[in-house]
Amino acid sequence: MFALMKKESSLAAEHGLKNSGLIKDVKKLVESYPRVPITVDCVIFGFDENELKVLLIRSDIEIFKDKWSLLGDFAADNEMLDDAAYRVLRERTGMDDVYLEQVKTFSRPDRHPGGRVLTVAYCSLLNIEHHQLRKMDNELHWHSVKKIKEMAFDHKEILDECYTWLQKRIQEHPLGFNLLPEKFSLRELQNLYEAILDVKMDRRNFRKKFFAMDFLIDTGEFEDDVPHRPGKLYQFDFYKYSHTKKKWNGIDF
Amino acid sequence: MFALMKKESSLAAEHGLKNSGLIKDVKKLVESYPRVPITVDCVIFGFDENELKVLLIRSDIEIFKDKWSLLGDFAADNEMLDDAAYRVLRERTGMDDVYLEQVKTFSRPDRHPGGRVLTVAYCSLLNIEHHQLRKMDNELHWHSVKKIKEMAFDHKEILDECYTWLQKRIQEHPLGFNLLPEKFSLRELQNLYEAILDVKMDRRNFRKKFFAMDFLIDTGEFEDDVPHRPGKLYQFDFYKYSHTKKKWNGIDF
DNA sequence: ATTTAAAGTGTCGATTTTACACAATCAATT
DNA sequence: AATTGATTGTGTAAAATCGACACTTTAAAT
Repeated sequence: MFALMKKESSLAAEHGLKNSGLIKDVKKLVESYPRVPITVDCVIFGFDENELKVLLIRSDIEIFKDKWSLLGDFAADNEMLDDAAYRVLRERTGMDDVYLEQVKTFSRPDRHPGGRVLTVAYCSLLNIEHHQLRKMDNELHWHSVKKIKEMAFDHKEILDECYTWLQKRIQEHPLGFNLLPEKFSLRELQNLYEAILDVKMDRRNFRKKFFAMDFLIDTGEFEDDVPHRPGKLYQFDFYKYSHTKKKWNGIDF
Repeated sequence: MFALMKKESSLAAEHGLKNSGLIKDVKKLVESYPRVPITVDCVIFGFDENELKVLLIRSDIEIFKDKWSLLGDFAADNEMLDDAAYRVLRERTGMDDVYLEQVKTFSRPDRHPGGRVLTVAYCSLLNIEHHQLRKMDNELHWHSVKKIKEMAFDHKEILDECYTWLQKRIQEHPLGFNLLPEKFSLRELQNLYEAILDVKMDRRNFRKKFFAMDFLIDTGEFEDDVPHRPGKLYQFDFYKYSHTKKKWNGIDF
């Protein structure tokens, strides 16, 4: 009916790894596997001037000259991929304790001109003002997500996937706060959601929704740099949120 | 403020790959990366006897003797991971055109006793009756997802993640149909959702919801093997669903 | 004092969700 | 042929949620 190709077993058999049907020498088994270079790539989102931004570096590869690239690195020996992604983040932004989540693994054999390289894409959200961009490193820039067109490697595809992922994710969990300063007005929060989702929302309904979620702490403080009536400043109650047992089934806009 | 470790660039520099700041020899660059064995593991779900099942194979590795394992294989040279996962599916079930989606990459350095092996987990949904389990292969079995406790490697963790993923996913998209026969009654459909989500639902409201979605084709046929009033049989309109432009924002149970 | 710009606030109608009960149908049994 | 058992199929009303909508308040700038 269909051909059976019991690759693993037959390969193991060829190498004489099996004995009475069971593989004993697992090291030898693993040595028989093909090996592939692995990198992580971080899609680092920030929010500034009412736009969603992504942190990119000018590619240092000649054929991608003048193209922009995500921040990545190869995974070191015995390094967890999450750790590798955190390392890249720390190295590039000086920030720790940043929201970071694995999104997807990209494996097109021709995605890297130097040969097959797998990459695991991570999405990161940070407050663009907290981070310490290395001033001397003028190869590192924040770009408007909407405007960026061409990128090195398959990084545009990765960015697109992560952006779509973020749009969906932000409607299920209150992640947006990671992009804002510790204290923020509801207008800033709404601008953030409107920018990411590319929609206009009703101010009153937006407020109702977030107050109903009950994760906003009224700081009693107000904006002080606006040329009009200042808005109240709130903090997000990360503690309460993370201890909320009930499953989060969607914020729904 | 923080130490800069420009790994990629400095490594490239060491190897003399850079010239006037730009890397020319990308092949050499990639050769300088550490390499890791990659596998794919398929979490193949089926639905039978009102239970969600997963297809497992008895581990052929001695230290995991008597443990069950997901179906996987290493990724061949220049093979896309999606293709590798499809290959595993085909080899093990004889099925093609099966729902398959990448879920997550697992990278704990000690997850494989033979040394570091990355694995990319895929979730697959299929009709347990369509597939051609190789009769001779009595190492392959369907297990109740709820009941399985111990597994080889970190496969229990992978299964758990994929099950959680499925619970969420099935509430956003009508994927459940992939687990059912081509023609099914609404009771079967409801049993499926109740089993996967582990909840009880109201029959009338459940029907309303699915009819409102408007993806059910009335076949005009009826169940014929039940000892009571037979229910109507429906088909899922995969075509209409896939051509539905509007974003699917959640089925909501 | 006036102007400007945004903050803050509540209601009502529409829609969606939930809870809930009884008649119809078929097979199996007597 | 009649009865029983099990499940299908169907509608409505109350409750909750969503979405549209406008005016007053506040502070800074002029």
